[in-house]
Amino acid sequence: MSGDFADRIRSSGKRLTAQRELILRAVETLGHATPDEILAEVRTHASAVNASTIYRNLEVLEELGLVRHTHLSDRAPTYHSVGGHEHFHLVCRGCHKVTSVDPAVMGPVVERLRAEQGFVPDLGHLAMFGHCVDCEAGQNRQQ
Amino acid sequence: MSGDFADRIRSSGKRLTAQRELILRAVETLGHATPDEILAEVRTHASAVNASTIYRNLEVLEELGLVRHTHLSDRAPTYHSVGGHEHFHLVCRGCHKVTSVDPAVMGPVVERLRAEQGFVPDLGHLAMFGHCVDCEAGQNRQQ
DNA sequence: GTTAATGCAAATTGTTTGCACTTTC
DNA sequence: GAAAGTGCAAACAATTTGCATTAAC
Repeated sequence: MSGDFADRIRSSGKRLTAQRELILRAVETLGHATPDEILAEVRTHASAVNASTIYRNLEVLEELGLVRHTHLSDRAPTYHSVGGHEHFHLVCRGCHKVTSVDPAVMGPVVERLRAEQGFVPDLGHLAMFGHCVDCEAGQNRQQ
Repeated sequence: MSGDFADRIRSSGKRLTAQRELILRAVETLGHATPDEILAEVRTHASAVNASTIYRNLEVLEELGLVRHTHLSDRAPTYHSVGGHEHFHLVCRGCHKVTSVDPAVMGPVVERLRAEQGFVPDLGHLAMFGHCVDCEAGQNRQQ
């Protein structure tokens, strides 16, 4: 089960530590979480883990392709595990609901950007802000 | 010339101050600029302007629809004036080049998101990260 | 003259860094 | 036991806040 993970880590010359494993598990458990939330979750399993360890490990885990981050608010970034399927995000400014969308939806745009701008987007990092139907109507409007 | 601006401000119950005008001008001059860069630019015209005044006014100017902000890096946001044409941004992770793109390119996607997700994106806030042709090749790869 | 806006200093939030100590390999 | 990783405290960057003073209307 965590064999893949262990191999993935070691084959990169990095080491397998308890904290590293806990942090990856926390990201998997939480879905989309900020470093702060990840710290809190990790601390429910092991007490003394430091914030800087969270930051350093999120960077490592992202380098290894095990987690990704995106910006779902103007505040801290959120990390999620790379559980096979890539996705991008819709964020409603009214109710703050976050929806994951299949990147295939962006197919035609990706083609045009490549052709016209010579640009290949990283959809896994993408967050589109806007309003969902409920909030579009007006009741929940915030920003 | 700044009559529009003056009316726009006053009709909202806000007041027209020298700082407010300087900040809007700075945003117009700079294109895409962080609060810090805006502060520096303002200070070339008037010495004592405070950082908190920059933040407070950017918020006001954005409420009034005179400027917009987007996130072109993992650091500070950048503000640009709403000079008629809405656009979204492509940011190359290799060379950090920023390209403005006509929102019409996203037409088909906007349609699908509305139909399938009931979601209306705010394209003016959108920044897509990825790699431009030159950096895609490999030489400039960073992240 | 009332109320909004500014300046200033201090507080907050999120993140990074240097360094001694600990752990993994 | 060498090198990577951790904890801790301090530094840092970006932003926000409280409050007295100033300026716009």
